Amino acid sequence: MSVRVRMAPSPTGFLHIGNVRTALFNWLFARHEGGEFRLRIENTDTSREVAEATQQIQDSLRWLGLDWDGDVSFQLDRLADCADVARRLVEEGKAYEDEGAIRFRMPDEGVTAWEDAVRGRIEFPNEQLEDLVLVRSDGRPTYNFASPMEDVWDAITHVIRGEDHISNTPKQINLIRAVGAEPPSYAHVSHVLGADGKSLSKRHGSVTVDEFRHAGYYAPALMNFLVLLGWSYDDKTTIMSRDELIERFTLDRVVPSPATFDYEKLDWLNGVYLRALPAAAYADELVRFLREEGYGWDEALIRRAAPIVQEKIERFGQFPDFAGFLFRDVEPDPALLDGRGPVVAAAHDELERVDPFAAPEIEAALRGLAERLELSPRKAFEPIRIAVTGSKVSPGLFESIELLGKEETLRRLNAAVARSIA
RNA sequence: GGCCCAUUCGUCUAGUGGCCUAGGACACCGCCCUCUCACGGCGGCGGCACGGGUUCGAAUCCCGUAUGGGCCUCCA
Repeated sequence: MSVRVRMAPSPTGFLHIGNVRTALFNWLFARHEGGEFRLRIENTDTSREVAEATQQIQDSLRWLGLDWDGDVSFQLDRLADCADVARRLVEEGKAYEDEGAIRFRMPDEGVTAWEDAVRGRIEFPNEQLEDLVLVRSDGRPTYNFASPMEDVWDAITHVIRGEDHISNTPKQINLIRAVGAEPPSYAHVSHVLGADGKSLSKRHGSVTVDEFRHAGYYAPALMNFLVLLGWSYDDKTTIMSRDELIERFTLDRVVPSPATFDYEKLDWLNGVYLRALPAAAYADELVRFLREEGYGWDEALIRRAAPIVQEKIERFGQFPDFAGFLFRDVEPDPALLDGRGPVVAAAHDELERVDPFAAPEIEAALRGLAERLELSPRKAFEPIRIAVTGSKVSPGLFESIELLGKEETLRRLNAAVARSIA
């Protein structure tokens, strides 16, 4: 039988990164097995639904590259079916009315157990199981009724979800058996913890996919990072493409213990991905990012700047700070220029004569200048860098000056000389 | 409180009884490269939560303790 899994988020907020990782595991499992990955919105509770969230969930999954099969389904659409099942269970004596609600009778003795794909055998004493409310007194089915029923109707073969659902599982298994169906396989993955060691959730440390997008992370890198939170291929492989992940992902290599989200490592991994991008693709991604973030900067210049920042920044979000001097004027800190007026002035005179105004020629001129002034390149270039880029940290000086152009470079040099005196 | 889950370097992990004087990666520290910042190269620091068993032998199996997390909603 072909595999079918689902991601079933509630539309009560934006998709946070822990849920996204669960979605990723589902998706990888489905693609690895050649099965289906479905998206289902668990909107039993209309009052809390945030319409925007439904859209947001889909946008986030798509951005990350997680495509689902078939149409998105909504739990609300199966209200009538749930009511039918509940009625039948009452008729069969398996459920009963309780102050207007309908409760499912749990067995009193023995244990309910299952072989969890990531945790091994888990069993609950049945005496611990409370009779499950299927239908509220207002007639709406509860999540713990609707969700397993939908898994049955959708012929879900593997339920891969967060460990917070472990204690719901025995109830759902009993329910599913009561309606004459066979429970799916279960895999309960651990939570993702924030830097404070607490589970990431909507209420706590919530980080949405959107935030990563706006911070300039590259989706394939984020995917690679996320899968490593609780899964590994072997003892030394870190970088894996989407296709490699699909080929290699198996549930038996998912670890049961919770993982802490580490931004340092994400940043490093993102940098690895960005550096590995072909120049043209890097420029495309950079332009797209800046446009999305509302920067109206000249595209041709962005593309020319791309190669000089590619090795230097690990997130596109760092570009405005790092290379913004190419697109807007700078205001160097006079304190950094103190006493360096003469060097900057000399650089101005030197660069005025450079032709063609290209990096190699600029470099030769500036190095010659440093030599004549008997300054180390490091010493000589610092004030020039500050004058031209407004910062002590920048892309390569010579390339930066070339991109800025002769006229603007000379103007900034002059302005800096004036500042250093003031 | 009850039930359930988890516990290897600061972090992510490899490890399924001998290959482990525990391997890799990020971070950190040092050196090299160098126009700054990065990149890259080399080296270093650092861990099996604790206590009992089982076994010729335990990070690996069992029990207990501790710690962390989850659930105990007519929330999802």
